[in-house]
Amino acid sequence: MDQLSATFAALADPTRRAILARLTDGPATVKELSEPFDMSGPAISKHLRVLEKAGLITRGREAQWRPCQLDATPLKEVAVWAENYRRFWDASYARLDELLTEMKEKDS
Amino acid sequence: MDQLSATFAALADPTRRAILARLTDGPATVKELSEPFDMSGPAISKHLRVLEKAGLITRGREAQWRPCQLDATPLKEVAVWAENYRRFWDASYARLDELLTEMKEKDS
DNA sequence: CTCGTACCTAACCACTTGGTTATCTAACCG
DNA sequence: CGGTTAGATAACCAAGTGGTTAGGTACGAG
Repeated sequence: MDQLSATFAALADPTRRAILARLTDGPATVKELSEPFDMSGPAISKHLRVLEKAGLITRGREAQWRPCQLDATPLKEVAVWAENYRRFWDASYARLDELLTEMKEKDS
Repeated sequence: MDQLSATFAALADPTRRAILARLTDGPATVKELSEPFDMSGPAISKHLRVLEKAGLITRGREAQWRPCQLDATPLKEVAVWAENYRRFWDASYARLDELLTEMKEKDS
């Protein structure tokens, strides 16, 4: 699977996005990350593995803890991709597009 | 499923992103959209249904054709979400973060 | 009316996903 | 040593996904 697809797939889950949001406050252990969720440990472990495979987090070792840290690099690609569609969601750009189409039709 | 999750899920497939890219050139029929792919008609129909449910395309009726049109509105939410992480992928901001953390530690 | 085209639905398949419980390892703490 | 805590792994399950083929509907053309 390509990087962008893996990133989008990882982000398509509210739990995983919440985990990323939590990690913007700094590294955290698996236990800390699982606190806010009514979910078993293994479920969180699976989410973390998805995030890790997508390159969105990195994990260290510190005694019996496996601290997680945010790595937002793949999100840059997401932002760039989305920005390419900006002119299609911005209403004024849409109207400009219509105008340009009209003008082009009159020209030809 | 919430809007953002639905949007990310819809974007987590290269075929669907390619369809969106094609639609930036203007509306197209299902047949036209399926041309570039070595895939059966129903497979494309399913992808289009996912995109439609995510609000990324709208569909009309014109005789026996069902023209598809891009609706990039949900992508605005994606862009905004990703932008919130900009400071975490930008190296200079990351270094600034480190500095601020150091300063905070020395203060306390 | 008949034929071909565009498209959809239904049924099916293999695989993935998001969750569970039970069990295991690894590390600290007494 | 034994007990507790952090975490991973394994096996399982229900539901979803991405594809297929077969068959159905709606429309325009001859």
